[in-house]
Amino acid sequence: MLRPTRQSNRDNSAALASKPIKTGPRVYEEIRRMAMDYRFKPNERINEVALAARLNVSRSPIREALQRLVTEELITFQTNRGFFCRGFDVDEVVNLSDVRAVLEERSVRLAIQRATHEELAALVDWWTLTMARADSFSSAELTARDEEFHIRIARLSGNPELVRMLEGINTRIHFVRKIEVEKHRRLSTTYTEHSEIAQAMVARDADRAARLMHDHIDISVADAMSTVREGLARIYIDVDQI
Amino acid sequence: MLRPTRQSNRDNSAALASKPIKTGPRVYEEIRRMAMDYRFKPNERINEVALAARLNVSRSPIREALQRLVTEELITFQTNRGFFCRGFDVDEVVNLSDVRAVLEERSVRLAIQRATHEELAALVDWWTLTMARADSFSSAELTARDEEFHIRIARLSGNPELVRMLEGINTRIHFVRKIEVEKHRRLSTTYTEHSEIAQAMVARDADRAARLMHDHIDISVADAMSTVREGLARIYIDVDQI
DNA sequence: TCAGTCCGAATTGTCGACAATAGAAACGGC
DNA sequence: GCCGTTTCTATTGTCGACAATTCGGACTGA
Repeated sequence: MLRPTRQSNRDNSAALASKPIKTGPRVYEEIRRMAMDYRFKPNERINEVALAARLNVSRSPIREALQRLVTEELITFQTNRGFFCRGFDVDEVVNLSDVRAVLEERSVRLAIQRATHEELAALVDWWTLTMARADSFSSAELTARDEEFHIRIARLSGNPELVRMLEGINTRIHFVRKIEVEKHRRLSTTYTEHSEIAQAMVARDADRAARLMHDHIDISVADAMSTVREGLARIYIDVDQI
Repeated sequence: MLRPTRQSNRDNSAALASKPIKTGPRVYEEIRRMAMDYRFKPNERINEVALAARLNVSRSPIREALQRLVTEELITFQTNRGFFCRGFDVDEVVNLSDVRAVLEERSVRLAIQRATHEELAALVDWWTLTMARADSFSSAELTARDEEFHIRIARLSGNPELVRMLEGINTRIHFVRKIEVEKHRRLSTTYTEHSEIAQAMVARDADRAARLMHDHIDISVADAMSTVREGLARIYIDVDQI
């Protein structure tokens, strides 16, 4: 019997996924998303053939994507044993927050040095607008806005490496951050901190802005523990994944 | 004609490379090293089949390794066009140094907070010993010691993420750092700065240690430019690669 | 001379096949 | 009944093949 041509295969997957993106990048993005959201259980072994079947591709693009995610610390790898989901523990969250605080402080200071008044004013306006619409956003959307706020500042720093590293951290703490956002929401805590930071930046008050930023990011170990605890519950309770 | 069995292939490569490591990791390490040392010319397109032939493996492990190096920023990738060597420019060096300075300051401060007296004393001793033997080291070895000094401090910080990020930066600036080491050597500049830093750490003088560290890392744009210039010359003159 | 177009060669993207390895299950001795 | 083997099965590591795409150069018509 003739093996099916490749083209027909392609059409199949396209019909199912309904995404016109080249499979390579698509697969990477998809797995990345799964890892970010802990769709794999912590430390769970990832079966390549199963994943390949799920995404309608062969193992090659899967493995390439996974390897890439390994250096992003979203996935773990052991020779001859395969790929595993990263763990999920408090220490990591705390350590990343510490690094993040330092990097974001630097971002703020550089941005104050280098950004124009218009750019900083635009930041304030954008966040004000975002806050006004906050209620209409889903938690996911709000989390994205939160991340964007920080990344915008990093961009204004003029140092792409700063942006890159913070983005790396963001993808790793995305899950806990989303939980934090929802916590805030439940408590009706408003995001005034972001506004204060942005305003201090417009006023070119570097020390104040840096301090605000630091306090904003710095989380107590207790808070981190409680958030991680909720995260674990969520990971192991939500079984609504096919 | 029968295609050669896989086993024979393996034996072949093993005989040539004389390394008993599993090919996957080996290939990764090898390419990584090449990228670190700019054995690929900046922005040069990397031919997968050629590289595969060179390392006596098929394209699969090559591509996996390359993908991994992409997220390490040692390699660039464009869909359907393949992999490229990263560029080599001053801005990147300057930006990385800026980030590095911040992270290393944090490392120093945390290490002073958390390391024991014995650990810090050991750091001083180790560097003193290293300095005593400095003349017997090759530039490569000396560069490795330099990197190790900083990584040791990061380890003492107790924050593995700090270590990881600094290691990432180190691999990217390895090439320029080696040139700097050689410059220092030509000028007979001794590495007293490291000793001073370590001593300040033993004395638990956080501010002084942090300031010393910052000044040690912070390079002027002019210096960076001159180093990059020399690096470029070296990349394009040394043709001693098969 | 130059821009555009077309063709052929080179290169990448993905696949299925199979060997090597790890993991699990059956087995047997104690 | 339990622990150490042995066998069998599931999974990973690597390969060669081939389609899809890009690249470079020849050709053409101004």
